[in-house]
Amino acid sequence: MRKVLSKQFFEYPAPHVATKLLGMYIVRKMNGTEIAFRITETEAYEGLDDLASHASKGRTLRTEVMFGEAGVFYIYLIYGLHFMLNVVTGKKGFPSAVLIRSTDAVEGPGRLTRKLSITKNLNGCKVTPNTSLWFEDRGDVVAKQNIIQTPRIGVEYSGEIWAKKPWRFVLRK
DNA sequence: ACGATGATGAAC
DNA sequence: TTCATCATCGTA
Repeated sequence: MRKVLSKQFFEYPAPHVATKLLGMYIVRKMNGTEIAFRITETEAYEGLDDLASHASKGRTLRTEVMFGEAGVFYIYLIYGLHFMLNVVTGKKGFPSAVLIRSTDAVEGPGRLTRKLSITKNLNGCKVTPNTSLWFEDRGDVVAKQNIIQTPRIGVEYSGEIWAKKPWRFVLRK
């Protein structure tokens, strides 16, 4: 079974989409060949109030895509070195996104984008095979008890409430 | 443990 | 226009 995830899949709150993406596959087509990795770790960033989210700064050139339609990539450079891959979720006008942190084959958000040659030029592009980067449901079943929830990584600065939100989701090995 | 390395947003 | 701050990684 190979079903390409369409826009509707992402039209839900980020924490929901983040859990549903576990066990799905990220597929990348590069110079003719496809590679697919099973997603094992995600994080949700949800709303203007979420001080860990870039969107808490409001609508800016950088955060604009987070306020747009679901099913669009939000990609940015962090620490001057690593590109982070996110997918916009939820309703238009409400800023939310899911960060893809790890897969079976490649762990770490920066390593993943390097491995898949993902850079800022995909920022704002739709999640579809036309973009050469998309997601597939390959029929893997994920039991709820195999999903571990923890606070998000690297957001200590965001204060008591937001730093502790259990919006990181990890698939047990 | 720490330095690399550049875009972003906020202050001056 | 300058400055501190980063949703990290590799080497030590």
